[in-house]
Amino acid sequence: MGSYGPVGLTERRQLILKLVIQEFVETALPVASETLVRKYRLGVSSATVRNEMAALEDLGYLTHLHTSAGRVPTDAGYRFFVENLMERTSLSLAERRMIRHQFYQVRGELDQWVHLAGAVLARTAQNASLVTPPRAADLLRFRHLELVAIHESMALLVLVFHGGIVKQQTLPLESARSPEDLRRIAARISDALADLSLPGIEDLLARELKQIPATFGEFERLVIDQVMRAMQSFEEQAQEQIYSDGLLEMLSQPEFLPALAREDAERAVERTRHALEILKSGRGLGALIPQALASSGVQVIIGGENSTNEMREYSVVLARYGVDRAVVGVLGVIGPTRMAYPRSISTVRYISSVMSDLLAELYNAEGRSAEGDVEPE
Amino acid sequence: MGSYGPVGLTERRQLILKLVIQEFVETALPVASETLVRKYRLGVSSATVRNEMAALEDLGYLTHLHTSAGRVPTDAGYRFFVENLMERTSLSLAERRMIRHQFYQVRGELDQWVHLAGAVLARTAQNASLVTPPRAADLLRFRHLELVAIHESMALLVLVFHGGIVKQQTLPLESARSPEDLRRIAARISDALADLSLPGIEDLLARELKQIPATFGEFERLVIDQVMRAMQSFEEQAQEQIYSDGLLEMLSQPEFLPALAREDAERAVERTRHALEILKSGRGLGALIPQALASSGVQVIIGGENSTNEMREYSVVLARYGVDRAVVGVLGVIGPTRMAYPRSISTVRYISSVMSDLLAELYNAEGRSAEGDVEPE
DNA sequence: CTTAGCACTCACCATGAGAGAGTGCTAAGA
DNA sequence: TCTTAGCACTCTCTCATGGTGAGTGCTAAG
Repeated sequence: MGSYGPVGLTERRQLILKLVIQEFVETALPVASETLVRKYRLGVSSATVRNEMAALEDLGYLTHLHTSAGRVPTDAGYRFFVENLMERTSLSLAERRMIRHQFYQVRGELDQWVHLAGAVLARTAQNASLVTPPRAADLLRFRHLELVAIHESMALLVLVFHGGIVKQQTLPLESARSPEDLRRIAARISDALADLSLPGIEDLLARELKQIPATFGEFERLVIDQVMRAMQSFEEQAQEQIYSDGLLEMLSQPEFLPALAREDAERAVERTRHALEILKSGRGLGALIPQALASSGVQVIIGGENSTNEMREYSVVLARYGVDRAVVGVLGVIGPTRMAYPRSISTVRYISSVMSDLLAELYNAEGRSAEGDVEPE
Repeated sequence: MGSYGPVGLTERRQLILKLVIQEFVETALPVASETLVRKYRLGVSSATVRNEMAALEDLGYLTHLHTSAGRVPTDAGYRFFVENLMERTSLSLAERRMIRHQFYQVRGELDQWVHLAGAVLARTAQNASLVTPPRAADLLRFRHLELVAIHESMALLVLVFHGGIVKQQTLPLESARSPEDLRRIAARISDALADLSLPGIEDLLARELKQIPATFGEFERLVIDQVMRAMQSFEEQAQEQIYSDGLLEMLSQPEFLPALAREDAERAVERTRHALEILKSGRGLGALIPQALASSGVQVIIGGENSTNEMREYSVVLARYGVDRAVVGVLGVIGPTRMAYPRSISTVRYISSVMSDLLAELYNAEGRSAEGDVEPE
């Protein structure tokens, strides 16, 4: 017998598995033994390759749809590929430059970052992307508020939290107040609540209730109420908020184009609807976020490894981004299991590092992102 | 000859055209003469109906795809229907209540309105929706700014314009500044620029240049620069920014489901891609916005009436919303020409009135929306 | 262990027949 | 002059059929 690889697969079988996957990822067509021999000059006959393929099938790494069709990787096959066979690549310098440049152009507008990340991920990986806005790593902590008059009976409440998170809300004024008045109120509340988390504010209010000469007037209490409600809803929404883009890119994959895949066209339509529903509702995606937040590095979830059955045909490549112990978010790529994993992974890794840098800069000068492509400049 | 309708069509022909359209809108299937007679107890034979249909076809209101297929309305047919045949309906009280309630729940968060309007439009009209954020009716006019420290070397610049339009941006600080310092600077700039439009600010700066003892320091100039840039980009982006939702609802229409429409499934896929591209890129939609802004009331653009060929198969129902001479936006429904026009129109009309009321409230107490369903409460 | 050879399987495609839906026309009736 | 029964005609849709080609699985020889 020949030499065995790290997990009991001969070198040759590993090579063949790798080639099958590469070929299938590229063409989306089941790959035939003959094709491999011809295209990669394997130096053995197609019969030999067929035997090896049969063995790989017994091991669970390949299948075919019917007897006389070429081979297709299984989820386990992809998993083995990602773990052992894949070459770790990086985006080209030109691509990285371009991406950085795009982020540079919107450096002032924090809420644009999420959109941009989604768009760039999608275009670079040619699949759908998903990005959660940065949220406080542990509990959201209040920093500062400002009251800005919009007109006589309406003010804008701007809330700034640690980590550069900003929320704004309109606030009706039952009686007209001068700008100085608003400013003074804002300053007082800001001082009182500074650096507190939601439970901290609740404590404060509880104590305040016992004082006879109340620290806060009626209006102040109203504002604080709004602050608490905003923090509450932010904590609640944080998990569910998933921005997604690149639907069009994903739908350009042959899986969704009946002309290329020799399948029933109805399947393609159904799949399209299905993909849309997943991306819109976030069902099946939500569960991935906490998991990704908890672990560092790029995570790959392949097909049936997903917790929900809905995602059986999709793979997800995820990474956390942000500043440890401050603000963090998740971004990633989603697409059919037949995905260019090396490229998706390096894209996700790189964009995560860019976002992390940006946030670090915003949050404060210290603390660079945990991981990221080293970028010679 | 029988009595003639307003435009030279006998009553009966008008009735038949109306029924054909209603039937086709409901079933998405070409309608046969026999079907009409049976379903609507017309009291004449199918042959008579066939003759009338042939006449309507000569007049350009109907077609068929091939000799032995039922009739289908043309764009002109829909146009005549919308103009003369359709009964003007309103949303039910229950629906209106529900919609108002939903808006009430996000009353504080201005940026949610656009999203909510998109979602409600889509769900109510069962088609895709499009909404532009409110923009200043003429030139954007500055009202107020605020500088909020995020940390030592970073501030948040909050810009408030007339009409409750708010923009925010981060601003790096080259040297640390105290909150009081920032506040003073913000107040000075706010006073100086109050109520000015972009050209007004430019004038001001030009005058300022001639003064030897400069009014503004270096940092102030930087901030003003940011303000101008923000106003500039806002004016530029305003036309292009189209939020859209309800893709899924639209794709539930039989046009996109090969199983129901007895058509080649490939068509459905192509159409889906096409719809996606239109909604994502806004190509073909952008041209409609200025037009809708210029006119009042609900506008209906049917199929080939669209300026771009891309939109040949879609109809758009649009209305302006907002407070006249202050802030205005556009919202509407887009879907296949086979659309429930009465429902789409009343939905668009109603939501436009709700949004107008909300904006009026925000902008100032005076001035209700130009049009809107009268709502007994 | 490799490989040539070959039978076998299965999707794919074109063809054709049959059914059904619906129209257009004609001629008779009101 | 309008209506309508009757019927031929058209076109789509569906199903069955057979041929083709790609690709495998197996066997037996090297």
